[in-house]
Amino acid sequence: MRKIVDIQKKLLPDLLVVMEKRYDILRWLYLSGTIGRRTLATNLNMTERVLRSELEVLRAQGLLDTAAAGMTLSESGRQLVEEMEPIVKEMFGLSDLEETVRSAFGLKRVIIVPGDSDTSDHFKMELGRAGSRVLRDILSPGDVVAVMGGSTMARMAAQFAIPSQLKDNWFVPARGGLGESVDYQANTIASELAKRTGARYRMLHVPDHLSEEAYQTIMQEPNVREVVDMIRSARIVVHGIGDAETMARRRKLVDETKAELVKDGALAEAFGYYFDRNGKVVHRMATAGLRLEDIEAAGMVIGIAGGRSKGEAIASVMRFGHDDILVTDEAAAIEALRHV
Amino acid sequence: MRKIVDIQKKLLPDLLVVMEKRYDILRWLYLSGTIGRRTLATNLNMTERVLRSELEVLRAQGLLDTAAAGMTLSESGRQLVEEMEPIVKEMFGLSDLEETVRSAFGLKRVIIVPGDSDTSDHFKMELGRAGSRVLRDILSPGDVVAVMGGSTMARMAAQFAIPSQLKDNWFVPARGGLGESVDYQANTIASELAKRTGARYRMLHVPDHLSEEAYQTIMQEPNVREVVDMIRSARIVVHGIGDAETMARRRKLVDETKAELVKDGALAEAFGYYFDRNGKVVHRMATAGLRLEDIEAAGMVIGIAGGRSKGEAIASVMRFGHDDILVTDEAAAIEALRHV
DNA sequence: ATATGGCGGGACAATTAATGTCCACCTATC
DNA sequence: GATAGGTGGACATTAATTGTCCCGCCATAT
Repeated sequence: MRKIVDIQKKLLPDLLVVMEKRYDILRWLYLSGTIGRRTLATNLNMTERVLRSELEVLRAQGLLDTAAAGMTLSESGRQLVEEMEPIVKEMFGLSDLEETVRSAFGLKRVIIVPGDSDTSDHFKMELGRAGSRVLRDILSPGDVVAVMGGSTMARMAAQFAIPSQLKDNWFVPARGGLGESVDYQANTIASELAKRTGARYRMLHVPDHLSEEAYQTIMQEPNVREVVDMIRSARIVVHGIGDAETMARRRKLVDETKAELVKDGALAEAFGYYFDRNGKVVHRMATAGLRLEDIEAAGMVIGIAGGRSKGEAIASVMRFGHDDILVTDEAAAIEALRHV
Repeated sequence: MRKIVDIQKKLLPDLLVVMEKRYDILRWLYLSGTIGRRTLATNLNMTERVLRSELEVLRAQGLLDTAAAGMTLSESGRQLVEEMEPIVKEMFGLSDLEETVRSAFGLKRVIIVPGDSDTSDHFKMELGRAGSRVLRDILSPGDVVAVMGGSTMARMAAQFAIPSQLKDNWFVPARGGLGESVDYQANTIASELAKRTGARYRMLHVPDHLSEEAYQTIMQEPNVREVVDMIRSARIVVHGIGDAETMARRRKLVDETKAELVKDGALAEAFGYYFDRNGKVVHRMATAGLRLEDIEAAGMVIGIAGGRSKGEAIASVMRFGHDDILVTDEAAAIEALRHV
């Protein structure tokens, strides 16, 4: 059954909202017994006319009976509601979890995909797809998007698909180069996104970690300066979330710094910063890329991460409090809630 | 899985066509490899713009990739098509059978519901619902509808549901009263339909079987005459189909007539007439209701009958050749095809 | 090397559908 | 018999869909 639901989600994403709308109507009728059109419209937060069109469909299907005193579910309508319960749960079941997570961390929006990214690549792909959909939906003409690196971000970029070309958007890497695989570089991801959408991109050919001296020198370069200015003015920031230890290893931090991080209780990494369990930044450094103040100033910060093992790190970064949207999976969401 | 499909058919009847459309597109792409928009539009019999809107959705879902040489299914699109095969079969699987029956009997349209009416009342209900839907769809303002009696017709009437009131339609009984339960009288059914739709109706208070003498007398009555004229001018005729023996018993025909029917090879009954295996009328009589010539002249004749046991009778009446639409069930359809 | 046919994507007027809003009239209930 | 709340009809306004053309691009055949 799950399969058919998944297929429909892919094939008819625009129609799922209709389904939900109709189900809501039936469900309300199921609970209210007889009720009038206007009352129903108020309760369901619809305008009268829209509700009416839906009611006409439902009536034509013989799911509801109309009398002068109001409308009632017909026998087959009642039956349908009862049979639908588990299916709706399957289809929209994560919405409850989404709402719980959203309010727990005070976010604007939470998207949860089914599964656990730790267990299968399939779920990682789905996470990427979900992330790309979110980004697509909030993208407005003229937006500059700063993207971080990482495998999740790379998958997001690979799954990005839009109905029509973007013309006046920019994708920029949020930070400089890291000693990692080229596929996971922020630079690579920015260019991939731009290529897939017809948007433009800039690259930041600068190492992420700089001495203060080198930083000052390189910022003198006009073309670096220009890109950095654009990065810092990004309206949208998209980033992954890692656990501190893994990231420290990947970044090839010296043992000394690692020990310091452990001492400070660093748990999570995001935007190149390390966070402790309370979402406090425990390690920061000079960077040519996005600084914390730019993140705070950005209009829309989107975090993407999944897998049970990342739950705690996600909770930590969310407590930092500057994310607007979180895209995660079921397992990570549940785990994150344990660390609120 | 069948359940979820059934539910969707009830809840989202208008959206199934969209689903089919999108599946067709994907399937064609699947088979063609790379293909252009215009070529695709021609093949699928869609206009370019409509196809394009759908393609945009599919592309946004990451189901297809676009290049300068044309469009191709993406990996996940390919996967989707393969996974959908059985589901589509489930959803639209009877369409093939419908087409086979349609062309076998030279009908305008055939609707087949799943199941076998002989085995469960549930399927009889579904048959009625399907019939009522067909009638609703072909009903135009001003139409006069002549309905026959019978249990199938009664169920059809009971399931009739429309989005908005009919104002200038008439429902009339196709024939006079039979010695049967009042619920199954044509009169009852016509009035039920009218009540459910806000349309008007007339009754024919005349026994179905009349001596020539009585016939002449009663037709002198102006109000009978008026109703009969309306009946005979009906644009739409809806009728059930029975097997000859059962109907002869119900009609309380004298043994002599029964024997004659057997001798003539009467197999099926419809519109009050008896048909042999070749669809030839083997028994006719004076009636105040619809005569054969009226049926031949009617714009739209709809037959509704289901159940394996009725298969042969259905085939016989269809060979008579004046039906336009047949509404039946899976079992009856298969059986009917064996007697083409 | 070059011509050409078919490609996707952009644009836009015309048409069709959806929507908000009012009102007439009906029916239970107090 | 008044009243509140119901349905169904009507319609101007707004939004979406649709048919149609055209442009520049690329792959292929010449």
